[in-house]
Amino acid sequence: MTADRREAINQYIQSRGEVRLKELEQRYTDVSSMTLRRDLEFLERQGRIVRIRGGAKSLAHLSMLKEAAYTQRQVANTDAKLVIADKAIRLLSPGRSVYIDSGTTCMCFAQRLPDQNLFVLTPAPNIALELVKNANVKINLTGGQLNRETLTLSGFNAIEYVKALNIDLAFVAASAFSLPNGFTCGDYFEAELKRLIIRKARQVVILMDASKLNSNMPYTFARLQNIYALVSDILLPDEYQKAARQAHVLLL
Amino acid sequence: MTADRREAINQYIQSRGEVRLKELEQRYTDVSSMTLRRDLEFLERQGRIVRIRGGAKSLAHLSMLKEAAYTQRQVANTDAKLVIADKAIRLLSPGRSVYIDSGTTCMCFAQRLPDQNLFVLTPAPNIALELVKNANVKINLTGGQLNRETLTLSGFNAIEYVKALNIDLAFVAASAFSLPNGFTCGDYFEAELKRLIIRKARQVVILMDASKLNSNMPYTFARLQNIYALVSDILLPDEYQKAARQAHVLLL
DNA sequence: CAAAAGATGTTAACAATTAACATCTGACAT
DNA sequence: ATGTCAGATGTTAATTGTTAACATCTTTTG
Repeated sequence: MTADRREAINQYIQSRGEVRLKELEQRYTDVSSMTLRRDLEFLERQGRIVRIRGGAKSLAHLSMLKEAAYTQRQVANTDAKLVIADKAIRLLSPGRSVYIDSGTTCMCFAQRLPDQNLFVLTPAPNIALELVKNANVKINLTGGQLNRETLTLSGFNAIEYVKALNIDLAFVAASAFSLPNGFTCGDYFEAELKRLIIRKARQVVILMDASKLNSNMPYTFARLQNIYALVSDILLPDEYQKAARQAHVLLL
Repeated sequence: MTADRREAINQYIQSRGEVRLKELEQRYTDVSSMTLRRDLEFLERQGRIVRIRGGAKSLAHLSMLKEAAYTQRQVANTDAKLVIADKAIRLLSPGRSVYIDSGTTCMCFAQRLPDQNLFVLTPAPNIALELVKNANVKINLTGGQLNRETLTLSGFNAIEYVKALNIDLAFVAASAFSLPNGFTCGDYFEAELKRLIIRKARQVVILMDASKLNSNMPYTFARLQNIYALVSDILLPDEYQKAARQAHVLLL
């Protein structure tokens, strides 16, 4: 069916960010390349992708790049972030009240979020906008002052809002982790918010790719014993596994 | 100078949304098309544009399209909104504390906002992200629940935040205006927020294109006598002008 | 001032896109 | 069942845009 194929192609582009016509030709040997071109043309008219020479790109992916350009940050380790996001998704269930932190890892997570009945609180306006496409998700932003580096809201208003809400499950990103200092980040106000979230949430899940291991940032916001699960892209080295076991932390 | 040309090309693309190589060739007759290609390549590497066959597109423009696609809304009356935005910009001065409402008119306004020392409060996450590029603007979001139709935050947290801040100048969008009912909008919570803003702000400026005249939405949030100025794309019909004069409203 | 790095121009080979037309397929009315 | 129609698909040639490689010019830097 035409519509199905187009949907599948769109999915593929959204998840990979980009596709070459060659790839599609290999994937869909039963239709001609002209048909695939027409599919891309169709999706472009829908405003879901942009065609580039030799293929097409996802708009969502492009806006992530745009943010990266603004914040002078590159989207590093995309594969790792996808792995983490997919593992973390499994911890969800419908009807929950969840907190989704800011950062590119959490953005990946948000993009993968199934469209089920959820209450979401986030301090990241870009993540909030990403979630608009999930019709069943109630989206709440903390409010506060926007840090243009991290695209994160923080400050007294954020704090007040979090205090007033109940969170089942908090997905929190960490900029760095080491055994002596625990989970750390680089902004005082963001650390303050994270600490509050971690105190208030029933279960805390840290999302962190392995490149953050054994490094430190100025502000500690959590230790192993404060969290429920730690989701990473690879199996952690032995010493970390041991520490996690001692602290009864689920490793994913 | 190379950098200047590239900057100019980028500006051009950002303002028009898209450019053909042909256009650039006509505009820059003193350099070869290969150089212009390389300029586009450069800008693409910076993540500011995407190259498409025969030219390039602005990322910012693409994300607007994306939003439009999500919200099923078309960006109508773009020209009118640009006229309004440019008129409204003149009311600004550095150091002010301003409120910028949600909606496409306000988005245009935000895109045109000069990069000067300003404190901005907005209930629109997309506008907040747009302002990230203005390094001198302090961006504050109200927080609250996100309405996925209007991309507007509202609710108790938004209200609390606004109560706590002082606003010099509020730029408020109106969905409809009629003499009997005044300025109206379609969402109860958004009307509530607008009313509060209008009470608290020192000066209130309504941004509204002429297509909204003589129509009504369920919730009235202001009357002519509550506002300082009304910015529209064209000269209003006589009866409105007369009413505005009586209420001492500046018409722009 | 010379060397190096960067920007620009020219060309030819290459690759992707378009347009036009032919063909197929499924839905629908008869 | 059959004819008809619209939309989807396939094929090809002509067009157009892109890349790569190299030569030349300009600017920066030691």
